[in-house]
Amino acid sequence: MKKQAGRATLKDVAEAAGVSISTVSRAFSSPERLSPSTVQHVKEVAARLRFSVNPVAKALITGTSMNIGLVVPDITNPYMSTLLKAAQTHSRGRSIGVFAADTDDSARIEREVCHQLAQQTRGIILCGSRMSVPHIRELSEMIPLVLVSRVVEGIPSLYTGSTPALEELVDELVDLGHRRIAYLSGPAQSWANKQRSRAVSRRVTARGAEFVKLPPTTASYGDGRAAAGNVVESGATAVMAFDDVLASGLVEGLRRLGRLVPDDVSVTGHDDVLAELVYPGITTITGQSARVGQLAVDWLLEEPAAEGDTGTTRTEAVEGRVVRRGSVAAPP
Amino acid sequence: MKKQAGRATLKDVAEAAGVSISTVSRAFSSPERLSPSTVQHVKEVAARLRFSVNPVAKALITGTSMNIGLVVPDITNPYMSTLLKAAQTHSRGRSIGVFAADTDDSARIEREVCHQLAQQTRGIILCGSRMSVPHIRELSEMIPLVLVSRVVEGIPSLYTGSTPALEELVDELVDLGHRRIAYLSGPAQSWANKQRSRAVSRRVTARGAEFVKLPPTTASYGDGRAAAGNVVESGATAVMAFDDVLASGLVEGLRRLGRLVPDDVSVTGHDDVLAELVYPGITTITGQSARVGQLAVDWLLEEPAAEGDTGTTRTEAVEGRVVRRGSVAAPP
DNA sequence: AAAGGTAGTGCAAACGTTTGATAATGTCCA
DNA sequence: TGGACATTATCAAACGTTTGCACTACCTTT
Repeated sequence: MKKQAGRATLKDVAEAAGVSISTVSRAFSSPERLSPSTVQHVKEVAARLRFSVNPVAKALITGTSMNIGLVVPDITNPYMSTLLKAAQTHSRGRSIGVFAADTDDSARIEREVCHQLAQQTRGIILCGSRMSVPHIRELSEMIPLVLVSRVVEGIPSLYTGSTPALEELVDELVDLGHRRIAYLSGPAQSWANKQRSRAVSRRVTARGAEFVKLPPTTASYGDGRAAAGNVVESGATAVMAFDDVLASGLVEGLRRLGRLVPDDVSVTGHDDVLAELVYPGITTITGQSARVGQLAVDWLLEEPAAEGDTGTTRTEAVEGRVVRRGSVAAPP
Repeated sequence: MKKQAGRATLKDVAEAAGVSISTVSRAFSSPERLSPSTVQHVKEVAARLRFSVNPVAKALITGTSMNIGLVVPDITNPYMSTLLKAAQTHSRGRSIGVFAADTDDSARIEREVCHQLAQQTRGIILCGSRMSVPHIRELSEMIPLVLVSRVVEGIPSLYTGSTPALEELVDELVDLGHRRIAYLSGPAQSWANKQRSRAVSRRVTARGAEFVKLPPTTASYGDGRAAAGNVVESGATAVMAFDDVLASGLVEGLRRLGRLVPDDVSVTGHDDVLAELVYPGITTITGQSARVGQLAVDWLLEEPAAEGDTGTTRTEAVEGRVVRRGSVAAPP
């Protein structure tokens, strides 16, 4: 916002059109209360003056802005950038602006950023939050929230449900003959990571195979590559990674150690981003980031309607499907 | 912004502290004009009431907000998401918020979005703008602008200068024996695309080799893969792609046609994103997106200082360097 | 022809700040 | 003791909207 010499205000338009300020305001906000001729006249003058209502003044008086916040641990992750794109595009259609914030995987930054956003947005979409439950609760007292990839009782939550798909994958591996299956963990504080780890662990042991949990990472390509050593050492013949970024890195890391995927070790990912780009293509689970992003926006904007606190809060899993590519085979 | 029952205002703090509204305001904005004891007292009360200044009221009165806009053609492109991350992180350090907008490669959407942002931000970083020069000029009358990956006379512009690096690459290819070199175009309206195309074309012909220009694409992975047919048909033994995303797709497309990189055809990219992730690693040019993002924020926030219109507008190229990986070899 | 509606418009307060002008305290010196 | 001068705090206007209420015409009813 420049101290712009000439940006037309309601007052300018009112004077030019020979009507009162309120009339101009109404011509835009509730034209049905004005005579059609007045509306037309005012709008013409307004167009001539290139007038458009000042969103910050409007926000101040109405107490609600046309912006939402989207906070993510790492915008560089294709899952997140796809989600952002969908959320933003969807919001634009409803003339809503999107504040994007990257927390760099830090709960502290996340908290700061959310408080800052709370004062100038109508709601926040919190993706893969690393914050403690009390902190999330506290925040939700101040501002409508929609959680993505995390579930907190009493707060609308949205995530990709992948337990069935993960089990399907485990079964496939076991059936192929794998007796020792590893899970390559993502960020330690990630709710989704815990879910996936648990789903895999259970199914693997249920099927009578051996489960190995590989230590937490930051879900970056580099960490995936670096994990190759651990994988080899673990003796696992198949590794299911937290996500595709990690899986891609792992494939490259294994290659450098002279291990080929899928001949020497099978690898699976999650989210279906990147999985197609690398070679061999990685068998993965669709993350539906675009759909999730769009849904999150809808929920956030509808939420006030559910003000009645019917006691039922929405929690929904967008189910992921297995996508088979070339990274899975029988053990050597 | 909820119609929150209790969000403390200056007035509340003033009453609780037994001072006037202005005093509370000054305790935060210009504490040196108050006695130290008053400041301390006010701040204590404010903290107790969880007060923090309402940014929208502040923006209204001061006529300048603490937010900037960042608009990009496609946030999904790793170059852009890295840039966004850097810009956002850097802004946070200066307590500035970032509006992110994805224009989906459309000049029309870009224009709409910019006008909307102009009213609630202090400036806009316009990346890879597809808008016409007059439209950009018009916009820059309304709001401070910093252009990225595009140069318009009179407006601060920032881009990765890659002509020398591209020439280096061309030389390398020619020296390896390539006699027919193709350039795989990016988006038709992209300024950067024109620059790169021209640089390559000139150098290739200057070195006595044949130049082939492959038709525009959207710089997506799919388009890169689809371009493989054209490449084979063109008879080129080396192709320099607009960016890494395109290059990665091309490598995969060629593989599907039974052509191997680099044995059958050499491929280069641009930006050094993704280039490391695929196999074989792609020889590319660093895009320095993080540095560019950070610099853009600095320029935008400093710009008012240059209000004096000294006639010199800043235009700077962050020079890209060649990064050699495995995608280049002698022709078959 | 008086009473009652209704449609169209204007007035003025309010939103939560900032900030220039102004008043209320002292303190110091003659 | 009385002024001059800092120092510190308050007043009130302003930013650009929205919106409840009041007002003016004019049109129906009876």
